[in-house]
Amino acid sequence: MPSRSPSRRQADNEHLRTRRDHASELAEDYVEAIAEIVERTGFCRVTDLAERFAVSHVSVNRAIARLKRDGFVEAHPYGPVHLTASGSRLALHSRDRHRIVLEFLRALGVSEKTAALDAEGLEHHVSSETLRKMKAFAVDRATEG
Amino acid sequence: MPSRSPSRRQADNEHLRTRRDHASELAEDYVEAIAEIVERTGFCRVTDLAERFAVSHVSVNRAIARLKRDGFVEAHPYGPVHLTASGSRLALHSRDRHRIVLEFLRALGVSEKTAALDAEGLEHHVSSETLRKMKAFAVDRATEG
DNA sequence: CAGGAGATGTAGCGTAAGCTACAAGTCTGT
DNA sequence: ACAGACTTGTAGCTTACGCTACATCTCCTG
Repeated sequence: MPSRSPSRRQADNEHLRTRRDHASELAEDYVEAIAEIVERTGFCRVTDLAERFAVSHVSVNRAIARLKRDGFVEAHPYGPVHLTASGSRLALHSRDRHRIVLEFLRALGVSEKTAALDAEGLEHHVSSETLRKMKAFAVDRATEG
Repeated sequence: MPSRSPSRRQADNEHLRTRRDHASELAEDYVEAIAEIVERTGFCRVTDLAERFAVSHVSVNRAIARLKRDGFVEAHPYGPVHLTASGSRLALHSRDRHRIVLEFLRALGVSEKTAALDAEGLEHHVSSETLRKMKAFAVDRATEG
């Protein structure tokens, strides 16, 4: 086994954050979707979410169980899914983020289709500082150009 | 159970892509790290990666097993980790992406620290179209302001 | 050249997220 | 009011990615 001089360090927390982000990503996607579906159709069923995310209803069930455990939703067997106060807050927050990132990408000149796709992936990994910059940029472009 | 008029659709592929992205994220992070460590110190050991990502050496082992299975690295018991041609290509590609995103965030006016943190999370979710726009923007800012 | 320190490997566990197949509930139309 | 369609729930499997504890290997040093 090779060995080496002074074992350099680089204990970066970036990856720690990335891991944490992943844990909450799904929760955010779900509450956002639930809010949107309820708004559009009056209530949200398991099947609606399964369709939305293109996964089986089983995966949705388990996700909902976690969301319930974490206090974001309320749901009873064979009943529709409701957001709790905490879940609603998270949904609003997520939707805001999503919109800002989307607007930003458009302002950057990215095509509508790609902007929609990328926003989905990016929204969970943007810090509030960067989000502010993105918002400023989007507004700037909107008022100027 | 509530029912509803015409069951609306929205089978979006965004989440499908996000899922796919996640699958390759770790691979990209690893090959990028391996390339960097080899470049800096001559070879890359399991411990180096464990330190880098702040995970146990066991997690690194398993990740390496997957990378090996997928043809990105070569490694023999108790020996250092090498990138294959395919792994090197992926590493270069990832590093490019990373750099562009980082430069872009700096150009956007994000603080150095946040830019480094966010680049880590964002790099895996940026399409090539958006990446081109980011690159153009960064270059623009660099030459103008 | 023998030990011990440090690196690596293995066993076994946990959670998250996906699946299929099957069971059970609910709703709607006749 | 009941049959069939649709929805929801449950059992049990898979893979990825974390972990601790313990075993083994390597390398350096006395």
